[in-house]
Amino acid sequence: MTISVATAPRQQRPSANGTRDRILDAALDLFADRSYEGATTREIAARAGVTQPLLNYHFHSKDELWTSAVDRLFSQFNQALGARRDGLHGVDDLSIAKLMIREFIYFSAAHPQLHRIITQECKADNTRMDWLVQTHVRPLYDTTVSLFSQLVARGEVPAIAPTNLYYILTGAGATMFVLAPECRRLSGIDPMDPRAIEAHADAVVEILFGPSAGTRANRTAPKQSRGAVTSSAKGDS
Amino acid sequence: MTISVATAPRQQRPSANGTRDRILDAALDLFADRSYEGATTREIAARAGVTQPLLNYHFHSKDELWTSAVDRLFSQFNQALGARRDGLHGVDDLSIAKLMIREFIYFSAAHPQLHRIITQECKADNTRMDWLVQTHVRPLYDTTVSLFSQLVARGEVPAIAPTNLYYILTGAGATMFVLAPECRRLSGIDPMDPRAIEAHADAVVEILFGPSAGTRANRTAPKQSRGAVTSSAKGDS
DNA sequence: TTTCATTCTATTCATTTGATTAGGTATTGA
DNA sequence: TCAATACCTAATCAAATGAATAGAATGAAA
Repeated sequence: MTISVATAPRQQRPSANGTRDRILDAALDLFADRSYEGATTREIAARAGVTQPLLNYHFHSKDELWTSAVDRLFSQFNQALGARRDGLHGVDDLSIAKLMIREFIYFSAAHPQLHRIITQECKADNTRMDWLVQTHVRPLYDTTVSLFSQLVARGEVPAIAPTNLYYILTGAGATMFVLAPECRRLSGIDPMDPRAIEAHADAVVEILFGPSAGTRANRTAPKQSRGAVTSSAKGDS
Repeated sequence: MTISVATAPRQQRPSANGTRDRILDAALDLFADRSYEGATTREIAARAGVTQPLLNYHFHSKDELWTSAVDRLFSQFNQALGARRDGLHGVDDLSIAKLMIREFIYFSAAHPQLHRIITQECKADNTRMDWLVQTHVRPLYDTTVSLFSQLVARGEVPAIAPTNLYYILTGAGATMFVLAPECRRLSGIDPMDPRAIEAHADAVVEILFGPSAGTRANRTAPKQSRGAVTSSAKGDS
């Protein structure tokens, strides 16, 4: 009824979107590499190609910048898992579990920052960790535990407590990518190579579900979710 | 200077040894928790109960303090592995592998700093990581790969490439303890509880070597290597 | 005792850090 | 056109950080 006196907030400039995302990209990389305290706002700004005060313009503080970057990362992760799950109808739980594990491994390879950031914030008396666990990790854990509990109950997976299974799965799946620089030096293998990712997914699934479980029959093409997920990068005519 | 009579260098004061080790303890904890850049020398000093300039007296720089703390940690780790291995004569390789894995898990539970520090330093263009890999991780990796290659060749372990096996093993074994604060909140389980440690060792061994491989038959009493192992990494004479 | 190296603290310094301020530019809507 | 607003930079601040300096306390050796 009331006439639109409340003029809609002025549109964001097109350039701003790109900048915001570049800042979030740089922030996520540096937070994951150097930890929250170790990553300086100046270095983040430099990597994003902007000046340091701009970070405090788009985000009120370093803390909010961290939160925004982590939010976006988990959003991408849940989107990847959800997209995979949506493509499955009438598939048995065992196959679903295998495919979800593979999707987790693909994402961990493309975005090792996820596991790195969890690890770095995982220390006593850390408010960022409280937020991280409650907001993002908890639902993931609950879903995983619920799925595996059913499989264990049916004997399709070794009878191991769900929590142990959760950390065995996440640790086995993500560690090689989290420690990619080390892996390259130790073995000469580049874990980020698509074939190496596929081989690792095979290995983890085979170890968890027994031999011949990790063969190509259960594979799915890694979704190549590497690059910018954001709808930015619209062609600037 | 003249012949200097080679008077044996004056003995260290008794109190100094204790102080040095307290500093190393505090440094290791804080480096593992907050990363190299995030851990401040003042906070380390405070936790050790000394003033900050004392760190630069015992160690020339923050970097040398980090190196000394990591050196001592790996020395303790190798000592634990070696002590376990020395107690085994005429034992088959498969059993040795299981016991070494258990020892790794026990140590990871008592000293999650080891995996945490490796993870934190694992980033491109990092001289600390170069030193860490070459000095401490490389021999560990080579030994592990060599042992597992034999087991795989004999079909006693799933046919998985050694590098993948290495990261599956370390990730599955250490992650729950590295993420202990998270685990406590998610599951209510305290991973540092001795029974929880034992259960996790059982789980990892069972997953790697098949069912009934992780039963009590293959267990060894966790060496309770919690406290100060230090015959402290020999002060440079 | 005296000597003297070892151990430790108080003070200080030059940088770096996150954040703020003031100002400048450009796009939008009327 | 012309204000209003979104976007971005230069300059700066107070607090912190690693390191250096000077010097006190301690105890072993002469």
